[in-house]
Amino acid sequence: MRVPGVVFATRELLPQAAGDKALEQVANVATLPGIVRASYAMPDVHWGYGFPIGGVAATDVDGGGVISPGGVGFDISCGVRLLAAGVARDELDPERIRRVMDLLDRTVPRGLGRGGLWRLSGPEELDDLLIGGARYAVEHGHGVPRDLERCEDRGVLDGAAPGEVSTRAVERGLQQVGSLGSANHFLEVQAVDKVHDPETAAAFGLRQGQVCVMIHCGSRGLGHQICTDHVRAMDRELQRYRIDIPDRQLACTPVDSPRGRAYIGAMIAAANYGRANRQLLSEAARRAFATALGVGLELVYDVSHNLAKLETHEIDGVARHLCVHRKGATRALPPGDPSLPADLTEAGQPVLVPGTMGTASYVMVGLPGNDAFHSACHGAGRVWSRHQALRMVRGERLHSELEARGIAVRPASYRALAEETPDAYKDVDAVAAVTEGAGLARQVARLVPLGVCKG
DNA sequence: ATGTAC
Repeated sequence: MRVPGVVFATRELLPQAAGDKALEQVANVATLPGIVRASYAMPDVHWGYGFPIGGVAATDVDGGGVISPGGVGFDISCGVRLLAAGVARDELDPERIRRVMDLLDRTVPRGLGRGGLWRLSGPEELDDLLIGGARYAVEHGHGVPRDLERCEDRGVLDGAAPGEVSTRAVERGLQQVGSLGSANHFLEVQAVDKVHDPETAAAFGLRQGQVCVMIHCGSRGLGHQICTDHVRAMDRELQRYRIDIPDRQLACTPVDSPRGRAYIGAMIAAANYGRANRQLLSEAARRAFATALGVGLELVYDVSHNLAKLETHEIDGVARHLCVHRKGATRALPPGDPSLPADLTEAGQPVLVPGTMGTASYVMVGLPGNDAFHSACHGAGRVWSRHQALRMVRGERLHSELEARGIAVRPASYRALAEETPDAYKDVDAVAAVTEGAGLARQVARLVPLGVCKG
């Protein structure tokens, strides 16, 4: 290990299933060339591909630091978007919630494969979207300019290289703009159940009882294919760069190399695709809310939790150019950060933490003094594998249990629903509390689900 | 996460 491994957790939140490799992965990441400060794990850490999910690692770009696709994840730019509805929970009876959920059920594309909301004209237009991200979507009528003000990076990262995206990735991506996908992805109707910090909540446009929409999805088959392509290419070139790693899933290459630049260009293209995807899904939610309830949805924030970003941080008193990998970890900018939108500068960055369909989700806010390169948790974190969840739970039964608790569930499939049983996850309330206790971010509001449109 | 395998 070149640096320590630092895990923010209580004993209860530590991965402890027999054979779980998450902590070993924290140590493996600490061996990467150019890593600085520490290999970090957030309280929701669990076993992933190469890097743990919930892992944060920064490498020194000018000191031979590497970039690793496994430190970003297969679902490049997977992230969360929160919208605030112009209606309160006590204004909606169960019948009106059913009505909007039925409409979402019919209009939100989801599940493995399947088409998306936006049929692009062809590869040329996809290239434009990979370069323009959510901004491209808004320019083509999918949303309003204010949406972009509330997106990380204003909805688009510079530096996309569509030429580094394989034709196979393009083929997969063409049909899926505006689709949730499956597994833990969802579109939920939620209500603010508790406000921990009224002043910050107000700055975010949230108040007690407020109905919200939370969208969790990523870059679908396009991001997955880019990850697959570039892991393979880096794996073949490890010896050329004399990189010695304890796990081939950590395949990596210097950031400042042709292969590193190629991956970053493709990764940014996928990031922009993921942002456009969430923008399209927001518009579907807006149509459903307008039709069923006659109310609008204002964007609170949109943030990725699977991404590597080139950022400047001070290391031992010197400003360094770093490649910060956040895999299942949310950037959490503190108040005053210049890259925040003007109306959030005083409050800090909203940190969106989706829980499970039967429990809570959190809105947190970034804090000063976060040594993990301004990063925080991204969710509850799995404790059961999907396979184990399927052995323990039947989707039909879970569906009726959630409905009996007043949560309207619209699943893509019962199998996928069972895999996502709340029992398969850590206690999100504990994850949020420990994230705050560790000084990574502060709790602002707790949200509970009213309806779940499940991928 | 994922047309759940080149």
